Amino acid sequence: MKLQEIGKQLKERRTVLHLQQKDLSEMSGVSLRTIIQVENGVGNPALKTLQKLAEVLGMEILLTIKTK
Amino acid sequence: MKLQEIGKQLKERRTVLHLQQKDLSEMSGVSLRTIIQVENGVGNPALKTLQKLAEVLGMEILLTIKTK
DNA sequence: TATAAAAGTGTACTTTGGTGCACTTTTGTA
DNA sequence: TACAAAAGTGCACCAAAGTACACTTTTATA
Repeated sequence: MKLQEIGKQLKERRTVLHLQQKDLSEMSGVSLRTIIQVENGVGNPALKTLQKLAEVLGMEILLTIKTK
Repeated sequence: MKLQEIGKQLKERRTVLHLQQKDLSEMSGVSLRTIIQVENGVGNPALKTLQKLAEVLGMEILLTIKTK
């Protein structure tokens, strides 16, 4: 998955959980600024940043062998 | 997955493909130094760094909803 | 067990991710 | 359509990721 897709997934999951960016920021310890950037597919987030967000959202980062 | 697991997976996949760290470095454009760090679960790699390595190894980074 | 290849480390440097603050733009809805 | 909440941006700073180079340690195996 590209960053754009990852950002989209995070955003979708956040809204499904009825969380605002600010809520996610407080719960994850990641700044609002960074959350906006990641959700919009901008930049090059560190693994730990993605993991903090994923954790709060009940998601996880995986590394798998490409099948198709 | 934690960085340690990701590193372990990358290393295992690399060896299965009979690649040396140096080969992976040249093929991915990621420095040997960084590859060593990631494989050993040290640091906090940027998403793009992981994606470059995954790409060469026929792998991919995924963000999924945690099931268990 | 000698030794060459592979893997890993110390140092120092450049680039860039993460951040806060103040501000602007967009969104939803009364 | 007015207006408040939510989302997004410009700027500047600091910490840390990625890097090269020279070096050391580990590993395989002849």
